[in-house]
Amino acid sequence: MSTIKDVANKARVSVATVSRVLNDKGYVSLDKKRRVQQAIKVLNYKPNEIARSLFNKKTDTVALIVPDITNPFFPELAKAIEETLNTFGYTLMLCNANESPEKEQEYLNVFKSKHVDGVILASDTLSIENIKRFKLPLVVIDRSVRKNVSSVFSDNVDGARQATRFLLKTGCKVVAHIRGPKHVITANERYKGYVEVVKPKCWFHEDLVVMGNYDMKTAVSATISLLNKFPEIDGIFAGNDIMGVGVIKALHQMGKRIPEDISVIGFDGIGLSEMIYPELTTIAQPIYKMGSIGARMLIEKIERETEKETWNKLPVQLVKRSTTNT
Amino acid sequence: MSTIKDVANKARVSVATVSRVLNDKGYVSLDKKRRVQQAIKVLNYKPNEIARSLFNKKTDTVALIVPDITNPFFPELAKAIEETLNTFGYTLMLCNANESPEKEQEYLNVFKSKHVDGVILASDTLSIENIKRFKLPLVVIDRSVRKNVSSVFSDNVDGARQATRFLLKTGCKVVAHIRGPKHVITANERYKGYVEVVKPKCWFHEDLVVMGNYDMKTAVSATISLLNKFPEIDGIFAGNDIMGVGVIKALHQMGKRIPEDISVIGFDGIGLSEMIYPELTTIAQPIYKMGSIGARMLIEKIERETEKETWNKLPVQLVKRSTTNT
DNA sequence: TTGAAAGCGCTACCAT
DNA sequence: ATGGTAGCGCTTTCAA
Repeated sequence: MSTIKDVANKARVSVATVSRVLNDKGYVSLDKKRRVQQAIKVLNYKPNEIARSLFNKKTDTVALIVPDITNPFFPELAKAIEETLNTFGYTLMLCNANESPEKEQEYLNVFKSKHVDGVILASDTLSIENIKRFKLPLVVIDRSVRKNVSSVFSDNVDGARQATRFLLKTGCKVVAHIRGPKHVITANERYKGYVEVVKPKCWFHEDLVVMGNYDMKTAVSATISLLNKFPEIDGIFAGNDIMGVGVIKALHQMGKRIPEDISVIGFDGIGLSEMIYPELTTIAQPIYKMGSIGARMLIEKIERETEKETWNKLPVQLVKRSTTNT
Repeated sequence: MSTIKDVANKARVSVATVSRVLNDKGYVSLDKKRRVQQAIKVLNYKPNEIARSLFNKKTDTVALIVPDITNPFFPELAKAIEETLNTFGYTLMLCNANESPEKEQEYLNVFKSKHVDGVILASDTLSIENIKRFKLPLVVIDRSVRKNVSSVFSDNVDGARQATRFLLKTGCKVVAHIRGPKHVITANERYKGYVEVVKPKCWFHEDLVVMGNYDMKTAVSATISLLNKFPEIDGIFAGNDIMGVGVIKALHQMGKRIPEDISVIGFDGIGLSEMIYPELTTIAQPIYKMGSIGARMLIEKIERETEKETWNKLPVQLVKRSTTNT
């Protein structure tokens, strides 16, 4: 690997001059400029970004922490973030915290030593206070929504209201909800939206809400126990699409027809929701947009060195498919 | 952010001494050692890995290039790789080439400048020759299998044979195959295994094989056109699980019963295959193992600085579920 | 317009 | 056992 020195030698100029043409900064005569460019080409020289970073205190890399890379929502989000970052000259370091606070903590330490320029957090095991101690430019996506950190997220409450109302409007008499974990904000918000709509109904009682873990397995068992206890249920609002898929699976197993016997609606709008049969009606988050906006917000923070925290609530959209009546 | 100098000052020793205790190298008296450790704690000092890398020529980072992060196979693989890497003190840079040769090329350039220690390649748009020019420690997983590069992959030919035979054994009379893209090696190998088994059959003809793109959409249309042309088909071997899901979807739409009318088998063993209904019978690759072995192989290469290329073919396993007869 | 040299934070060599 | 210092590859002052 050739260095700036090699280039300088070959072009018979000083390293300072090479640096100048590299960064297009300061004066350099056309003649020397050409000689340098020539030498660079001949030697196939590429600046050592490590050395550059040491001086500049900038690595042009950004880290993204996701809670579970295996949940299709996050790859979709990651893709958007990565693409946006790339167009601005950053590269992404994708980290899977695997729902473990220790790992998340450990990552933050690594980021600090490796001097990543900023981090996007889609995980939620650590408190924001804890993370802010690291003094890294930060934006939070989706899960953790706190007033005092830049964040982008969708309107979960409204989405849940829409979902529940839609079920009711299309003929459901008794709508249950399989909610996500207590410690996940989006789960709480979606629950809130659901309750708002059903609370006034005479048929509503708290046992129509059951806990899931935002994964398929728990949704299957939740569905089964729900229907065994309350056979009158004819609509289920799943806290996310993965659980929606679980509900469908359970319903199939139980021999229920969808949507004739029971309607199902999910939340997220991940690709999976249209892969299955019947295609899942869902509340679609603008996943790509969330990622792309989040990335831009972070870059803004990094480059403007601003402390200003901004807040971005995105609208969601009902996508009618085949697990609900028309 | 405090530096080694700050620590040295606070502990009233030289930076050399601090470096020694940091790396546990060379002699240092117990007294000074304690003073240094104390200072480190007080200042909350973390070594600057950038500076370290500049000297060591080692970044403890490894890059993984996947063709499409949105295909669930790759997150599962990435997870395994990341976890393994982490236990050996490396961090992973996950890169989504998005099936684009340009992006893959661009990434390689970045890796070179950022001095990643090695790369794991699960993508296949670039030729190995092209990649080898970069002279980076490299191991290839899954897709590109070349004799002259360290690689880990599963026994696709055998898996395809097993899949096809199983369909036949469970009563299928005419088995079709929806294969993956021509330029993807695994697709060719699976095709080969299928052909080996069906070639001797009197009912076999080349039109029973149709092209898919390893995604759901193409599988749906492939299934429909296949069955319209050849209604006698009663078994479909899909080139991967995503396409298997597409087949199931198409079959549902066409009102076919699975497996009574038509049996389906996939390939990969991704989580998705058991999320859908009916659960997809498939040939499971040892995904986690592939990732973990690949990561180890790369680390071996990096740390031993060996040029030796090793080759690792892993066995696959038939997982009987509900899309096939018993 | 150009080059010499200091310095980014760290490691390792060479004295002592 | 300890410290001074050169040097990793680069950028940026400062002088010329």
